[in-house]
Amino acid sequence: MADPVAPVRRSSEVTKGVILAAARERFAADGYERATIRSIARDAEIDPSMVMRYFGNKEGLFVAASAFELRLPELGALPGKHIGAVLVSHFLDRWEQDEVLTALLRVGVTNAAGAERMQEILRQQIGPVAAGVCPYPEQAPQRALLVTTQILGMAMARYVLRIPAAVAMDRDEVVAWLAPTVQRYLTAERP
Amino acid sequence: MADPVAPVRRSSEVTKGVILAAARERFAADGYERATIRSIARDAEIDPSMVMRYFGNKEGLFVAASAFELRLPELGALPGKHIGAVLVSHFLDRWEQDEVLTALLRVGVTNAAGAERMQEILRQQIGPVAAGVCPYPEQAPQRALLVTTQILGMAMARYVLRIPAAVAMDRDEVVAWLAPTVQRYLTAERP
DNA sequence: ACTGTTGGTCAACGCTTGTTGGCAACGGTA
DNA sequence: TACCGTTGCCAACAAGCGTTGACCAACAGT
Repeated sequence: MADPVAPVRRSSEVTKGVILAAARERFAADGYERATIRSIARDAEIDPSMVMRYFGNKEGLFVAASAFELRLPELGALPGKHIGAVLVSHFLDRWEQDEVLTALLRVGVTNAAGAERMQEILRQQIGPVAAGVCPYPEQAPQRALLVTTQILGMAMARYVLRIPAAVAMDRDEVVAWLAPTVQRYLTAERP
Repeated sequence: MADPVAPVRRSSEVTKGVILAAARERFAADGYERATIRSIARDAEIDPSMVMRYFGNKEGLFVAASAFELRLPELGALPGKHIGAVLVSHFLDRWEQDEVLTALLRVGVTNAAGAERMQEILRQQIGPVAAGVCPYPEQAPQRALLVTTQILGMAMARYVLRIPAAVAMDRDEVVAWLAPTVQRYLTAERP
C-alpha cells in the first residue's frame, strides 16, 4: 500500500523561512502583482492559506520579505579619495548577494510600500556618505540624489531590464567607469 | 421626459484616440497589470468591449499606445563638444512632453514587450550618437550603455519613483550635472 | 423607404486572485 | 491516557480580470 501522502511537519520558523525565500525570488522575478500568493506557496511547497496565517496578507508578506538588515560597512571612515569606487563596489555586492534589492526595485515601480522602502535604503546608505565628503553640507542631499540616479540606472539596466550590454560588462569595468562619476557628484565644487 | 441617455456617436478614429490617451495615462501611472482594460475604458467613457474591438487584446492596446514616432533631432550633426548636454536635454524633453516613456519604463519592468521597446528606443537614440563620437568605434555599444544607465537612473528617480530630491531639481541643474557624465562616457579615452 | 455598415451598450463566460473557515493529524504535557 | 496548541490541507467565497457574442440605434447610399 502507498502511504496516504503524509504531510511533512516542520517547525513554523523553518516554514516561514522557506516561504520568505520563495517570496523574495518571485517578487524579484515577477514584480508585485504577478508574484501571486499561490505561486509563492507552490514554490515553497505549502498551502496558500499558510502564507496568510503567518503573514496576514500579501502586503504583509512583501514587507516581511523585504525587511532585512542593511549591514553597511563603515563607509564614513573610509578615505574620501576612493569613496566613489567603494560605493559602487558596495552596491554591486549588495545587489548580487541576494535578490531583495532587485525585488524592491521591481516592486517599487508599481507598489507604494516598495518604492518607499527602496528610497529609505538608498537614503540610509548614500546620505551619510554624501554628508561626510560633500564640500558644501547644504548640497549633500542633492549630491546623494545624483549618486542614487547613477546607481539606480546601472541596477535597472543590469538586474531588472537585463540589457545585454549591461549584463556583459564585468564588475571591474562597471566600477572603473562609474566610480569617477560618483566621486565627482560627491566631491566636485560645482557641476 | 429625460432622454434615455442617447450614447454619443463619434468617428471611430476619434474614439481610438481617446482610448489611446487614456491607456497611456493609465499605463504610465499604474504599470501593466494594474492598468486594467476596464479602468482605461472608464477613463475614456466607453465600454470595455470597444477597446477589444479596436485593439484586439490588452497587449495590442499597449503596443498601439506605446508606438510613436521618435522624431529625434539630427544629433549626429551636432558639435561633439556639447553632445552630452544636448543628449540629456533631449531626453528630459522627451520624458516631459508625453507620458509614453514613463509608461514604457513602468511597464517594461514586468512586461517583456515593454522592456523590449524601451531598449529599442534607447538603442536607436543613443547608439548612433555613440558611434559618431566615441574615440574607439568598437567600444561604442559599451559607451552607449553607460549613457543609458545614467539617463535611465535619472528618469527612474524623477518620473517613476518620484524621489523628492529628484523632482525638486530644476531642468538646468539636471543638465548641468549629468552632461559632463554623459560627455565623459562618450568621449573619454578610458575610464 | 429600404439596407448594409458603423459606433455603441449589455450581459455574460471562464478564469485567477486574495482571503477565509473548517477539519485532520501530529506532538508535547499533565 | 486525555488533552490541547500547532502544523497542515481542503474547499469555498466574493471580487476582479480579459474576453466574447448578441443586440440596438444611428447613419449613408441607393
